[in-house]
Amino acid sequence: MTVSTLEGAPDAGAAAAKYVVGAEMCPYRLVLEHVTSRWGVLVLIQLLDRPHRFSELRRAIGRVSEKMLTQTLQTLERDGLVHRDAKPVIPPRVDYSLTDLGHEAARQVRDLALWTERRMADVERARKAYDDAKRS
Amino acid sequence: MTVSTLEGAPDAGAAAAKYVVGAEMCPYRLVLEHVTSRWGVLVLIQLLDRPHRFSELRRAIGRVSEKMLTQTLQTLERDGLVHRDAKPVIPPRVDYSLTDLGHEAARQVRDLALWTERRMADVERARKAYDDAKRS
DNA sequence: CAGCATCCCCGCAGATACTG
DNA sequence: CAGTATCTGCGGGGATGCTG
Repeated sequence: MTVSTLEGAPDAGAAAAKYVVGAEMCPYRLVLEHVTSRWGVLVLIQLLDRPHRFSELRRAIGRVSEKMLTQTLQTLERDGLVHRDAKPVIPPRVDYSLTDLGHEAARQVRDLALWTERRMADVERARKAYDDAKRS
Repeated sequence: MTVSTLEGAPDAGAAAAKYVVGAEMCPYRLVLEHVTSRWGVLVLIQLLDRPHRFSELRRAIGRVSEKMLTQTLQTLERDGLVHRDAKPVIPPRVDYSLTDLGHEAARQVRDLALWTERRMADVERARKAYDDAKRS
């Protein structure tokens, strides 16, 4: 994994290094923060299941405030990850779904979430070892 | 992607839904937050390249304070993702590297970062469309 | 029902100073 | 060099109230 090759090359390390170097708000980082944000993760994973109405999302996720859910959805919509379909009926009905782009992101985020779940036992073992070592 | 199947089944949706439902601090979420945290992401990606000393990491990442870097490294070490090798010399020398577990996490995080980079053009197009639609 | 506006608090992150 | 300890601010995020 060298740093010399340019982006477009099969070596992923180059782009990753470039990504790190430009840490002072390269746009990538911003999108990544949206995608990996506290509520962004949960929204994406939930929408991977099926489209949801606003209140459905709220219930499904659980402890999210209206404000943060709205904010998260707007950010993800603006980034082109989530599609908002507001139907002109009374009472209002708004459906949220993943765009193709959002679907790609959501799958990766879900995979990461599933990974943490699979590896949780290892993590807890490591924590115990760490804490025991400290206590001594 | 149903919610009925149990974990262990090939269907990933079940575990993902379970993950979302238990949003009030299931341990997975906590690990995921460590891994996807502002500096956690950058540390993992950087260490994927090669082991780094503390000050090397600091320079490589750029605008990170000592405090946050220390904090991030301690959290990742406690979770068993990063290995800390403190050599008993003067002046002190501490090398940080990825554990096997950390390597798995780092690769996924890097892939996500690379994805955001590849898809950046789409995101910016979406943003422009969104902003234009709003302005009207 | 979906979402905006406002107020407010506490906790994370930065800055600074000091130590082994 | 690789950290700790302490102070401070400011903004993320919750709670509440109101609108189309």
